[in-house]
Amino acid sequence: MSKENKIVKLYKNLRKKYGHPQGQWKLWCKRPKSEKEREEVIIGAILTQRANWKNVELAMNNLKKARMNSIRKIPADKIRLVSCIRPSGFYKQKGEYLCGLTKFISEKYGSVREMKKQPLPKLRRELLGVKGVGPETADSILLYALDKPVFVIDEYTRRLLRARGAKYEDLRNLFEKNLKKDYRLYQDFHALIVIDGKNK
DNA sequence: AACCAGGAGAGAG
DNA sequence: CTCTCTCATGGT
Repeated sequence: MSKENKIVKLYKNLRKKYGHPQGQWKLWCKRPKSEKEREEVIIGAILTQRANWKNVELAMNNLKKARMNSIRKIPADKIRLVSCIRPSGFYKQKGEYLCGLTKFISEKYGSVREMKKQPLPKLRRELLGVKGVGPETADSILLYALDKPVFVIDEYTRRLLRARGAKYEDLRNLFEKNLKKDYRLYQDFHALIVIDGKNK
């Protein structure tokens, strides 16, 4: 059996088992997204780093109540920002990361809408240069906020493939090489992998 | 009550 | 390049 069949088959099995991604994924897999929703996904990508999703929701709700759930408002009041995101853990670090990332987007592109027009490789390179944005976070932003066809690799993907030691880029290539270059497929597939991982 | 959740940076070897 | 340590809260 070729590897292509294996990856595609995996998707079909997960799809049969879980259907369309639900719960927390309703926003992340939503198509199309509004500008505001894209901004929330970008903020969420930082907040979910090594954090329980429940705690991320608490942090996000605090941001909404404070009306700070936007790229423009995040860097405006760092003290308030940090107190809002406290439930997601690592709050001082994440506060810095969020300010740096949102400033980068505002200063470089002005809006997510403009940023989205840029080519994928360029955006990926730039995002990886932002402090606090590693491969998984960069790719989550590219895929879920900017509709770019990049496959996100995380701990669940490694567990599922039993490839704990494998390099990030190697796994990413494995998926991208064997799938149609379609961000909608990548969004749903990755979401299903996480859903399945949590299910165990 | 210990253990862990969708990472990333910094430092050491 | 490959470990190892650190950052921190809330849920089970």
